[in-house]
Amino acid sequence: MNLKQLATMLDLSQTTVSRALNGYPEVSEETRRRVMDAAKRHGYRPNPSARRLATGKAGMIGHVLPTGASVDIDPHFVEFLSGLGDYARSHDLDLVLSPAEAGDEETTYRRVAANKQVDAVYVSAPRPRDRRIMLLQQLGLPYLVHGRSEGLDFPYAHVDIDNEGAFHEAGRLLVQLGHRRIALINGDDTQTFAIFRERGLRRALAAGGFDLAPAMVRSVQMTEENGYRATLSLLDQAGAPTAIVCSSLIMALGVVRALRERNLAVPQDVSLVAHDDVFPWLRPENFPVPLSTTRSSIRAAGARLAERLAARISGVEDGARGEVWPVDLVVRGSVAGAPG
Amino acid sequence: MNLKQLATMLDLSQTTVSRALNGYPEVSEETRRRVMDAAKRHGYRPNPSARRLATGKAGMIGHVLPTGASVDIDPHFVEFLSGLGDYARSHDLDLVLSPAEAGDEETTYRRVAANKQVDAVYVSAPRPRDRRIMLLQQLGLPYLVHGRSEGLDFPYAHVDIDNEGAFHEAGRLLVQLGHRRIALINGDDTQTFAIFRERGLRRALAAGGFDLAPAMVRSVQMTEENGYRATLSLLDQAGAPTAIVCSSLIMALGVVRALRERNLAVPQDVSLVAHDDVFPWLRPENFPVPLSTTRSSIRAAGARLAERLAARISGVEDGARGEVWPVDLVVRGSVAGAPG
DNA sequence: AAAATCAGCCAAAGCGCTTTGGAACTCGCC
DNA sequence: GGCGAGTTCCAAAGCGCTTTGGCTGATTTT
Repeated sequence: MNLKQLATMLDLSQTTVSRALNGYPEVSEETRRRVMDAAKRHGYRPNPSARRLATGKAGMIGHVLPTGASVDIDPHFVEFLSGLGDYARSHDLDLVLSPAEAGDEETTYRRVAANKQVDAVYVSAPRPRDRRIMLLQQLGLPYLVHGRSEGLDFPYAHVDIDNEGAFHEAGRLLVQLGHRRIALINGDDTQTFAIFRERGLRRALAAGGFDLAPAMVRSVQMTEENGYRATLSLLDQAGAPTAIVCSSLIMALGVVRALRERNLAVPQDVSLVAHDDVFPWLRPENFPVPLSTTRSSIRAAGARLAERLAARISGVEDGARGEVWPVDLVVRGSVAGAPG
Repeated sequence: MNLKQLATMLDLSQTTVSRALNGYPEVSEETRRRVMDAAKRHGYRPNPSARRLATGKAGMIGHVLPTGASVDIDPHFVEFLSGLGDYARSHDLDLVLSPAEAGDEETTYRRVAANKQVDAVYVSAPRPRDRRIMLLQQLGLPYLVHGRSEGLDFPYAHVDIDNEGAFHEAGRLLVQLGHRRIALINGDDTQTFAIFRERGLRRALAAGGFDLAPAMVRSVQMTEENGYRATLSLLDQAGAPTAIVCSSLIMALGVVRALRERNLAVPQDVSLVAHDDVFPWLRPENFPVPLSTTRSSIRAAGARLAERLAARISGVEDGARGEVWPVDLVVRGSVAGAPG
């Protein structure tokens, strides 16, 4: 069933039917009702390809996905996607994942933009002066950033959590508890989220008159194994930490394993705080010692991005508004006063 | 730059240019070369919307994603996607994720099919007599199943691993080691993968003259917490298991936690085998006691699905060929002879 | 009563591609 | 020299929608 058939069946022109369906004013209410009715009754669905060709609008949001034999997609992606998908569903938006060679996302962004495959894209895991953002700005393809960049000379729309504030809070708590040798096991520090977290922790230490020495910082890909290794290497140096702040629950698994192996008790010997993105399948309260966390649902962020993307597409939102969410510090059994 | 412009610039008709570009025979080699050349030089890219409208082909593969506030996307999805994306990239295929309300995927499949949004879809996590497969068969939309269904009265294309064989092997090993009270902590047993695994384990026990009692089986969503709980409930009953087979590494985390809490040593008190889908961020050799596993890379499966989907789209593959991959049993420190 | 306005509808021109149904021209052959 | 078979190309008709630029008849204005 296409427009033409519907039109002849109603004894109207395609124009009128199209306008009635799309809410244009130059059609009488009665006609509109008649058209709407018939459309519903016959299950008419405009052909998206045709509509896209005519309007240039795709009704889809895009994401360029870095891939490669040795590239791992972040497990956080799934949770983010749960939120995004949940919102997108209720608004009939599809998500197009365009795989790109890691390191050369540019080509793919250009293709996506040139083909008008999608109405907007979102960018994740941004870095300072992120080239993708600069490119999108230049291409004029609407976008929304999950996270923040830095050092850009134009404003850009984004949704982020207050990573710096979160780790500042975590640090402050530990300092208050008398810790001075606090270590940070961070994610990839070419990404802004990791930079912000380090900044927050450093600021908290500085406020107490202490220093976050480079020897106390590790920046690694967020796997269990890397959490384990980083912890061992921290413990094996002079002035081992009495507290560890860790950027992910997955790494925290490795941290706990390492501490255990060294017969160090949490929190008596070492306090531990981790960032929790809220996975359904791994919860901080279920760690051997319930884990204190800075918590922010990445799923909620996904939903919010979808919401704002939908708003941008329909023209309700424009401009470059940024929003930064506060992060809860949830204190559980894994922190205590500094030993000794 | 569109076809028309390219054509006038070459002083040829759109027809000829189109044919030259698409490899039709009725154009001279010289002309073809000339056209190809100019196209490349001017970076001509056919507009996909137009092409789709004309041909009905989309150049994309689809996936209907069940979503909802209380629906969690399986973390395995990320790994699967890594493989799929990696292959898709090299063949310029995009992936369209169409979110659907969990429980009513049908509407979405129908929409996707009617709109010809994608050339083929893949179906994951199938159940016996899976309605999605029946629907796709009926709609005539090309599809490929990751996993297997059962009780369908038509053949269907699929890629699966030998879940039954894997768990049979695991069970056989444990039986050989003298275990008789073997428990299974399985995933959602409405899905065929879980059914097959249970079947395999049961067969192994039966071969030794034993039985897999219902009290020894748990079927839960695969989270750390559920692994923990299932283990406790298994231990708390008369005739506690001396060996546990577990359907995922994530659940195995919980199993290990529960055993530890009860002061049961692996493998002295309880042997443990888990299925490993090969995550980069959680590896069985890094468990406190290295974990024996049935191993199969879900990422490789993703790549293979993409490959076959591409083949179907381009018409190289048709029919309903199924393929089932063998699964390695990797023995590590977590298994030993039955105690006592 | 004539002119201006306006609501309500329509025909037709795109959007950029593929594909059908020839047309023109060259060859080889009887 | 004329005819059939190839070869190489083209004009034009879709694909299904949106949108521009009217047209018509009724209502209001002067």
